[in-house]
Amino acid sequence: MPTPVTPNPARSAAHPAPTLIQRPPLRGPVADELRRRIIAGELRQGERLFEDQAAAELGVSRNPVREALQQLAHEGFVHLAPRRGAWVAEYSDERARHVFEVRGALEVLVAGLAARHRTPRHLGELDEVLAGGRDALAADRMGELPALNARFHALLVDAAANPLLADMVDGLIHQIQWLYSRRVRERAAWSWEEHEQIAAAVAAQDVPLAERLSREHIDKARAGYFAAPPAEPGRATDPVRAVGSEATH
Amino acid sequence: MPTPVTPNPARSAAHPAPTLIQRPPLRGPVADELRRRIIAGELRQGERLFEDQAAAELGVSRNPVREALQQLAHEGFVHLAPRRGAWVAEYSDERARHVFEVRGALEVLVAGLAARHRTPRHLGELDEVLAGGRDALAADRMGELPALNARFHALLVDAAANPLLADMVDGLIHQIQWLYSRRVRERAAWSWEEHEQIAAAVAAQDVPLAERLSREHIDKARAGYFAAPPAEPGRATDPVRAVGSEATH
DNA sequence: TCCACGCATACTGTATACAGCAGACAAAGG
DNA sequence: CCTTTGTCTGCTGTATACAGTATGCGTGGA
Repeated sequence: MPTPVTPNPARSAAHPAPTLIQRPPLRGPVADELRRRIIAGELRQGERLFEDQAAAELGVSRNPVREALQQLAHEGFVHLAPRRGAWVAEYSDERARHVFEVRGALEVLVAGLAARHRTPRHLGELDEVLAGGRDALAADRMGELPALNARFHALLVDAAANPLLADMVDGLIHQIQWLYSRRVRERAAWSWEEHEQIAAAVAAQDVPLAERLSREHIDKARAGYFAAPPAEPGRATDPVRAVGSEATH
Repeated sequence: MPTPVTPNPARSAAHPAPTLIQRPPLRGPVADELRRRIIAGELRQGERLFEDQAAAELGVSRNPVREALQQLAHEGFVHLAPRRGAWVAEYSDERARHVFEVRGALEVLVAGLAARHRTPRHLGELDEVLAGGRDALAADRMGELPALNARFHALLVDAAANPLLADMVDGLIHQIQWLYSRRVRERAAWSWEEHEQIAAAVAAQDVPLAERLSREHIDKARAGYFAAPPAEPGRATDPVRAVGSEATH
């Protein structure tokens, strides 16, 4: 059994598990691992998923796997057919369009709410991230941008102060990671200036401007996606960098 | 065991279940029933939910109940704490604000996409629904309006031609039903004219107008919600009419 | 009287067992 | 040769069994 999700005893003999450890239900780690494999291209679109096979492979029983599959189906990574089983979902340009449409609407909302509700703490952290991005750009350390990108957008979501919205955006981010993982990515550099402008609008609490800039930001990301050549089918363009990279533009 | 979800043999002896019956997984009916009880106020906010108790009551085992609870948690009806159990979620004005914020963004998107992608078939059905609404209003048969309301909004979602968006709106509708079920409802009549206007914009493929009208429509619904006096805590204002009524404004 | 600790209980999380549907293959009939 | 039907296998859906953790209460001490 390769890749056991959690060595089931979960705590080494030494300490009697100070209640703080709070081992999370296996469905979480299992879903994370399956999602990772799908995004990384280790599981290809259309590929059949068997409950007991995955269970054996991850060293758990079928129950957590079933629950994880249902979550992944809700997130759009997996297709479930009652009494027939589970498949890795098929991505397509049409599906990408749908994702970008919804994400556009939600990100505009995020920007507007962030402009309304941001606190000094958010502004401080935004400044930090933006400075980090400027430095990375100046020093040509492009490898740091994806993580900073993610932090920037996560900060806005946090500032928006709407947990329901946060959940939805979160679910979409995974899917966009998946989509981007099979396209060439090249927006990292010139999208940073857009972040600076959005942050300024948020700081100024200029709601319409923040919404407009966010809309344009997403529109450009979408355009970049559809302009990029598709990667090898079934394999991430670059298994190491691709996962969790440009997804958060 | 009151209210068995499905008498487990699922088919009476007579016919050998012509494959068309396609008995759906129990998690679906179970989730529907629990959701219904929550919306109807039979299960009160903050009330503890026990897996085996629900299982016994519905005549199924714990597994389908677990899966249903996870789905309901995702929909926002239930709060899950690992190893501690499930509670009926607590609604609050803050939560209502969050729901309306997200729904606003999504409905505006729906209206815009519907204006872009609507087909003659959609226009025909919209006309039907609108005519039905006019008739009901003229004849003072207000009881028919909620269903027509729901059909109207469902039609727009269908015309928007984005399954991902459809899923999200669907999830929100349940929650809004819940919210509305404990407020006095009185928007049925005068909101119908807004529907006519939105439909006209959709028919004319005037995207900005459809979006603007939709935004105003939702804003008024929200204002109406917060202006209305809260109902008895833990009980729907009117168990019969409340469920599935104004929710789709 | 109040607090701390330990025990008991009841519930969740996980594993396993069982039943039934669905697809595949093979054999028989047209 | 093609179609149809029967059987067989493998998987899902559901039920049940087991283990471990969280809470409540009781008891002991300060």
